[in-house]
Amino acid sequence: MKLYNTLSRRAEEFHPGGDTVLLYVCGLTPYDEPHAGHAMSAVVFDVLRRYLEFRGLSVRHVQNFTDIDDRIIQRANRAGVDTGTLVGQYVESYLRDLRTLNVLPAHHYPRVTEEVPAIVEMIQGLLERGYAYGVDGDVYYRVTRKPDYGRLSHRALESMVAGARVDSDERKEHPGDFALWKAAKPGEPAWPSPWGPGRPGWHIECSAMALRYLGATLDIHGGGADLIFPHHENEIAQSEAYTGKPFARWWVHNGWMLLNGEKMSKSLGNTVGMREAIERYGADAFRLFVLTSHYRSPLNFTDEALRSMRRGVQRLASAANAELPGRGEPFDSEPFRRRFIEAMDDDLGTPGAVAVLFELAHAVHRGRDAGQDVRAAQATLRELASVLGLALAAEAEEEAAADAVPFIELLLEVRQELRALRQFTVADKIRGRLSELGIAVEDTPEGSRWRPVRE
RNA sequence: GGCGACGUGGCCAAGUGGUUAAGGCGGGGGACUGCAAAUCCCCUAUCAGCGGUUCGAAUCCGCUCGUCGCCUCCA
Repeated sequence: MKLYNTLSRRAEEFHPGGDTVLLYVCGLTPYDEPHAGHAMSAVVFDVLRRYLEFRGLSVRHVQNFTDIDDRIIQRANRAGVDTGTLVGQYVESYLRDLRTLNVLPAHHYPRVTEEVPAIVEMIQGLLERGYAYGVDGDVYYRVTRKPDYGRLSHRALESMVAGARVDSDERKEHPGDFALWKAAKPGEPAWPSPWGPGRPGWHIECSAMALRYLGATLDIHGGGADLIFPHHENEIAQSEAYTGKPFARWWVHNGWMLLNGEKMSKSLGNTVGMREAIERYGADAFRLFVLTSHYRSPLNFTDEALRSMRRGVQRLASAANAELPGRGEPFDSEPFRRRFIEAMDDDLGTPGAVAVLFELAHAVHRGRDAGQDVRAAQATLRELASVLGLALAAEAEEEAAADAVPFIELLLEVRQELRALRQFTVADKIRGRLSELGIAVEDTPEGSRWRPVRE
């Protein structure tokens, strides 16, 4: 398959370096509830992983949590709890939401605070090799030491300095130098180190954890497009300075999520909670929303868009789950599978793949009407949908409050008798009232069916 | 100021040199139905504007207008 590489700014034919695809994805800093943008990123890399596995590759997936930083300390102080408590709460919330979203769990979720010795060791090595220097208990990376600094974000060191809007710390040799280790201020959580008590800087953790859990050279390093600079640029610098080997063969970045046309981010205060988004529209609808546009494009979160996805999911689910008799000529769904693969092979072309799913759903309905045996096509539809992580569950029993199911069925039974007696006014009233309560009733030749409808 | 992305039907969104310009949602008409719903059939775009390259451009180049992002914490 072809996969776009931020390093070369081109889609390149992807082959892992070894038997297993080594995938490292930058996770989040759990200082607040995760939002829909985090969910988007999770879905994108989940689909990448699922597709690689579908194509017969095994994948080792690591995603970190940056569980110590200024914002975490700030929030914890404000809330009057220790940082571990605060972090634990948001990590748990995020992992729970990932499960709801049907995101496959990573093989490891390392956390900075549990990797401090490995980080210290790495910083030590960088100091020894002359890539870092200490000042008053801080340690900085020396960006001028390696000539290729800036090759991921495609910018020259000089231009960064020229455009810098931040007051440069006078103690740094170069304004672009960044902290590997930060000396502890009074009252801050701190770990011992050869340079005194402190904590790791923002970028070093990923380098250390990637090295420890996946090795010196990753196949794919992923994250949001905003991480390209400075985070990923700095990771490359540190890692390659330390190991002398290429850090990642592919750099894959997902586009931003916008809310009503503006970047969704906590600092702008325009976020939609991950949980809220999933609960309001459903996991499948959210995933479909993400996958209907290309992963590198910005994605605009609007109520209208999400609602339309919810309808689309119903369409796919109805085709995938309809109980059909196995009679007639078998319908050949292989061309759909080929087109699905063709789309996905082209830099994870999920929009095209989704289109194939809808066409296959359509073909299932058509084939049924034409008296064909479409059960194999339904199986293909479910299989390909699952590559995109779409559950297409027969939601009826699952989602409605379990307690209500017997009553719904009782009402439908009564209604059926009324219809047999041609008491349509009352029968329609039952259907109408159930609809208002979020239960859609469909009469078919085989009897009445119902399903919950989100509002 | 530097770097980058984008502008396709009512909405969302593919396509990046030659196909009838995917697909979804919505809308209109029809079939089915007691009526609906679901489903099926039909209809619903010339690609921001201008100029250029080419036998041929939504697709390449230039300019204009507009939107967004990165350069600072951020998936």
